[in-house]
Amino acid sequence: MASISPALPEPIEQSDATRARLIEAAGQVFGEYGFQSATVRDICTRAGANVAAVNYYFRDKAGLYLAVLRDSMSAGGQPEPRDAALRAETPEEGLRLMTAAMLRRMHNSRTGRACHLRIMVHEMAQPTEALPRVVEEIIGPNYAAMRELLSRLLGRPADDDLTRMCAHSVIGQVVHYAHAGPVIGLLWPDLKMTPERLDAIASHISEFSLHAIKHFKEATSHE
Amino acid sequence: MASISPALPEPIEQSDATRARLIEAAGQVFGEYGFQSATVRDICTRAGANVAAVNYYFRDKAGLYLAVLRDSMSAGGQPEPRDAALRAETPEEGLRLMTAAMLRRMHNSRTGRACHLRIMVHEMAQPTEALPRVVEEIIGPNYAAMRELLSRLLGRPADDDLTRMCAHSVIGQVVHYAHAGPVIGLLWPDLKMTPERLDAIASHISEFSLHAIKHFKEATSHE
DNA sequence: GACAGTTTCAAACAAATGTTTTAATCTGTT
DNA sequence: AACAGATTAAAACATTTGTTTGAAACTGTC
Repeated sequence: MASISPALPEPIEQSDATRARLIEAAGQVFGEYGFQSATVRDICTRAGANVAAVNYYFRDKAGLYLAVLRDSMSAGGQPEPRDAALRAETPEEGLRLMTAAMLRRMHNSRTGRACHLRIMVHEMAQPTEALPRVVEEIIGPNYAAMRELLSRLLGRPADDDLTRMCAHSVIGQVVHYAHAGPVIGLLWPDLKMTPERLDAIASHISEFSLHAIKHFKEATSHE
Repeated sequence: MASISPALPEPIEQSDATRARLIEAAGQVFGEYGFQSATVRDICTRAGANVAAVNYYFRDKAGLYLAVLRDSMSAGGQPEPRDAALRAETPEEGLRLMTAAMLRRMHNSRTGRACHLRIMVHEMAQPTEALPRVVEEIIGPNYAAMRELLSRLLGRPADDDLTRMCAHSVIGQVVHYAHAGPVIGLLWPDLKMTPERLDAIASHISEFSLHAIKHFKEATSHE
């Protein structure tokens, strides 16, 4: 079985058409099937390339997977959710903006990022050797930014256990809609992830969380 | 590629030793690798059985998968989280008990249920044809019970959008610790899921949620 | 046009995978 | 002990899968 090499390849600046098509197609297939069950032949069929092209451009299947992740991590255009926090004048506003950005990011299929979310869902179910790097480069900084916001809201250090648990409470609400997508579809058939509904959910999560956090802040003040 | 037949097999009352060992081993392997990537040979090696035994007892790999799910769903011993709600004298208490039961269930490895949680994580990433049945028999009733509790707390119908979003906010916090286990381990290295820590997290989720819900209830009263 | 390097391709390769087949062995009943 | 049905096992089978190989085709430079 294919395994992941330990190092992410250096980004290559050239723009080969076949290479790009392979990365695009692989993003979709890895998003649908996860690394293990995705097949090189399916990817190449979608990319309109020969199966040997994967080895030519990426050395092996694992190299292609890492290239997809690398591409995903370095993609411009859409800012990171943590950037939203920087634009806010208050931590409450920061939390609202960040929550909305996270949720939108997870459901935004127009920029093709939805398939990368599905790759992450598969990565949770079946971690590859690339996970620590993804955590370090994407998940970790957003998590830290969330904890920083909560630290200011709670009046506690960012690595305090309560701050961390609150961070996971907020993040858990957001990622739940993405991770449990197939189940939620069955539990709540009327739910359509329109932009309006996304905004409503983001708003709900923010309010839910801010009021809970307000309570913890007040409880701390009374200690 | 193997695919899932549409119907769950009827539970068989006989207790064949080989059959039982296969179900046990398959639960582990499907939990580690998901349906697609789990191999019949790995399962049979762990069960101390010949590869043809899968076809003999379960017709095919998919039949074994369904038998594992069926076994999981009919397993006695541990009550459903929704049963906890029935023991409560107030809906607040019900929410606390149910939240704790859900969290414990997802992390309780002594009864072997942790592997079934991992099967569910894989099922989220890569739904099989068995998912609707699992939702109908396990996830759905617990979801309905949660919504019933929240309905009473919020003073709104159980299928109201706000009630549903609150239900997902609570459930999202709980399942997040299980689904994102590998990532959380990297983000929060000091976190050890001891029974004490589980109780602390359950308590946190309950309080976080109850205070948020209290706000929504009060906001409704002022309308 | 010649040449070198790059890209693409089809076939071959080796291994893995779920399933089928056949026969030996086991078990329970008479 | 004979018999029938159940269980187990190894080999075979057919297909799938990622990778390798060697050559054809392409591209850019002189």
